[in-house]
Parts: sequence; structure tokens; C-alpha cells
Amino acid sequence: MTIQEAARRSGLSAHTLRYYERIGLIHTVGRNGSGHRDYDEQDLEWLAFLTRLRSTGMPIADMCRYAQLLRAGAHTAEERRRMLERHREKVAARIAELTQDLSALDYKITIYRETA
Amino acid sequence: MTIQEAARRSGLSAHTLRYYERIGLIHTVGRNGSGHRDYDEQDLEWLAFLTRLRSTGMPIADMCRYAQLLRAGAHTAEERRRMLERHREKVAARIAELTQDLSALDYKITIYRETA
DNA sequence: GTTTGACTTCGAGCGCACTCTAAGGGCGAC
DNA sequence: GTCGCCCTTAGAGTGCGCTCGAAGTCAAAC
Repeated sequence: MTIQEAARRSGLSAHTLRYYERIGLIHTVGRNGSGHRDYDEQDLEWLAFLTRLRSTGMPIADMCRYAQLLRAGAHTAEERRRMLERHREKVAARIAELTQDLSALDYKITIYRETA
Repeated sequence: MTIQEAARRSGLSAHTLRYYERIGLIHTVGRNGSGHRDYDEQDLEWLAFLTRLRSTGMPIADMCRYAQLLRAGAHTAEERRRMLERHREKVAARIAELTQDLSALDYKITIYRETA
């Protein structure tokens, strides 16, 4: 599939897809006869996973590290798992923080409503 | 209290405190005889509120807008409340998103553990 | 009295994650 | 065949939120 189609389906821009490839986040995507990128379903799955890591605030550098480990082969599985576990804890902590902030906001809004 | 003390208590750097004042996020803080900033408890409460808005992802520009409304007086209370309500919804949505991402991460980690 | 160190203003610089531009290639429609 | 459009690469530019530096002031310590 073309880069435009991959962009549409992944929610990333074509610019971003090229950028991700350049920095090594995506291993070389296949090319067609004209040298144009040709994405397959596996590429899209990987993009979906990357998108989830990004959306949870993982820095690009860490995602590159993960991608690198994945390419290095099965013997890196444990390190990858540990990376995900550490990241999981950060996400959980972030949810807890936001939940606290949400109550504080709700309280503030209540005061605005009562004062009105 | 000095800017260092205010920085310590607010968790922001002295640089950031000056920056916030410069962009209008903090209305002019009092000065002592030597022209140095002199923060009071009210300033700190405002900083704590700002910190909470930032930590929930509100852009600086929106916080400036809120600060401006607050300075404009009581007749802007309704608009301020609406701002907070809109922001509250964004925070709630973000929590929902992160919660989903967390399950996805947990699932992925489970697979790593089973494969090991 | 001079050194030290924290303060002041204001503008420049930085890190991150894109986002866009320039310069050129390839291919289908007319 | 040439117009239009999308593709390619490499590198420059952008926006955000700080963060730092330069140049100067002031007050307490020695």
C-alpha cells in the first residue's frame, strides 16, 4: 500500500512515516518498481504499536531502542519485556496523577457553580 | 519570600517563575526594597493551581487566558468556569485513553511472560 | 573597601517531535 | 510530449515550554 494509504490508516502523516523510517523506528519498508514505499499489514501493526507507545508518552529515543532490540532477535525478549514493564508503571502513575488532578478540577468547578 | 524559596515550594525553577511572570501568567509579584521579587502565600496558591493545569496538559496560552480573565474581575467567572469544564472533559478523555493503552500494554507484557 | 553571591532584565538557545521545503524522478491522462 | 501529481532524499524550519547567558545592581561577609 502507498504511503498515503498507510498514513490514512495509521493516523500519522506521510512526513512522519518517512521521518520514523529515517531515525530507525521502522525498519526499511519495501519499495515498489519506482522506488516508492510499499507498506504491508505487518508494517501497519508495528505502527499501531508505536502509536500506542507514543500516546502513552514514551520518548522517541526509547522506542528506537525497543525497535533495535526487536531487530536484534529473540534473545532480547527479556530486555524488551522489562522496558514495557517499566513503561507500564509510568503510565499507571500518570493515570493516578491525572485522576487526582481531575478531582481537584471538579472541586474547583463546584466552587464556581456554588458561587454563581 | 525570595524567588529561591518560592521555587523550592512550588517545584518550579526560579527561571520558570520569572518566565511565567514575563508572559503574564503571574501578575506582577511584589518587590522588596532592592527590587527583588517577594512572593506571598497567595502567589504560591496561584502557582499550585497553575502547576496542576500544566500537569494536566493545558497549554500555556490557555492558562494565560484564564489568568487574564481572573484579573478582569468577577464578571468573567462564568467564562472561567466554562474553561475549566472544557478542560475537565479533556482530562477525563485522556485518562480513558491512557487506561485503554495500559490494558494493551498489560496484554503485551503477558504475552512476553508466557513466551518466556 | 572589595569580594561574593544572589538578584534584576531581556534576548538567545535548547530539546523534542515533528513538519516542511527544495530539487529532482516517474507515470498516467490528455 | 507535456502537464499534473505524487513520489524520492536530505536538510532546514517550527512550536512549545522552558532554560540559559550576559550585563548590570545590590547587600552582606570578610
